[in-house]
Amino acid sequence: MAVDGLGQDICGVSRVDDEKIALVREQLVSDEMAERLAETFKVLSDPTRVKVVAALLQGELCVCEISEVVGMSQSAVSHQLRKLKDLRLVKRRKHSKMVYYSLDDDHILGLITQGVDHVKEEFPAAYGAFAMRGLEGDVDGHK
Amino acid sequence: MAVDGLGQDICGVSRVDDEKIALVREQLVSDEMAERLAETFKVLSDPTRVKVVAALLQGELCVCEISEVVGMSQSAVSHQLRKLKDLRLVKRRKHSKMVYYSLDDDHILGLITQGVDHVKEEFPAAYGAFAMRGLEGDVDGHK
DNA sequence: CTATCATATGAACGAGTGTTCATACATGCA
DNA sequence: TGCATGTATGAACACTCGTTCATATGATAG
Repeated sequence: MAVDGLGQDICGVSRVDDEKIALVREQLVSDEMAERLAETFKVLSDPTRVKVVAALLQGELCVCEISEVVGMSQSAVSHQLRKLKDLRLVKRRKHSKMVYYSLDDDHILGLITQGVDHVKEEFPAAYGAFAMRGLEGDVDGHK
Repeated sequence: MAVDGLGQDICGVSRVDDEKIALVREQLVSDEMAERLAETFKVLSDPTRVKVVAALLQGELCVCEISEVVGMSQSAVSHQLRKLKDLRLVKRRKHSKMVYYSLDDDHILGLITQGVDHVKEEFPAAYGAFAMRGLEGDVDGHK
């Protein structure tokens, strides 16, 4: 709606602003990409799902193993796994009665690693068991 | 609650499972870290905030510029900036009446980049303007 | 076929989220 | 001092989310 309304006086700084605003907007993520990015981050915005993903970082697990590891009901885990699968964070493999889940691609590790690095910068105390897994700084490159 | 209940027969595979479960849980992120990670991702789980962050990727902007760029009310933008600031994704600098926001650390770029790479893998069409900013693959290291 | 086990799914409830609207705060200018 | 402007914030509303509970599906064993 305001996409074409670049002519208003805003911010006192105006005059020059119109051009700046237009330029920034030009280089901005598309609406679609912003939506997809938000969806991707949203699926990692729940402590339970973070734990599930973190558990799968150590390798393939079946549903009941996951529910044991993260301490949640099988139903809850199944619901969450569905969301993780819909966003392609995890993939499934069936073998007899069991369904084994694993991470879908290696960007997931990158996402978690970046997140961990960020968290560590504000809460150095919150390292947790992640320190043992060599997960720190191996993506960011400035170790 | 189920943290100590490692003795049950689960998954048919049991027997050996107890040990596996215990091992995975040992290496798992702490509850606190999972919470912090989820908080961090949650702040990026909204298209509006993604756009704000993406805009700030191009440099410092004041509130009214941001609200112009992303096409939202000043109030809404202010509310969202507060959340971004609480989670240390952005920082503020006051100059006269204006408040200028910018990204707080460079992990933010890393997070967005990883997210973009992941999205591109499932939706190659959703590139958007990001392709122009040299944002692809420069953190992941496997270009 | 029937019973059992692993997993999936739908309904429903409480908790949380993002926006708008109104208003407060703060700075600069007359 | 008073007004205009940029920013922040509280209340309220519609909407979404994660869990639980009950039940369904699908596969294996007897």
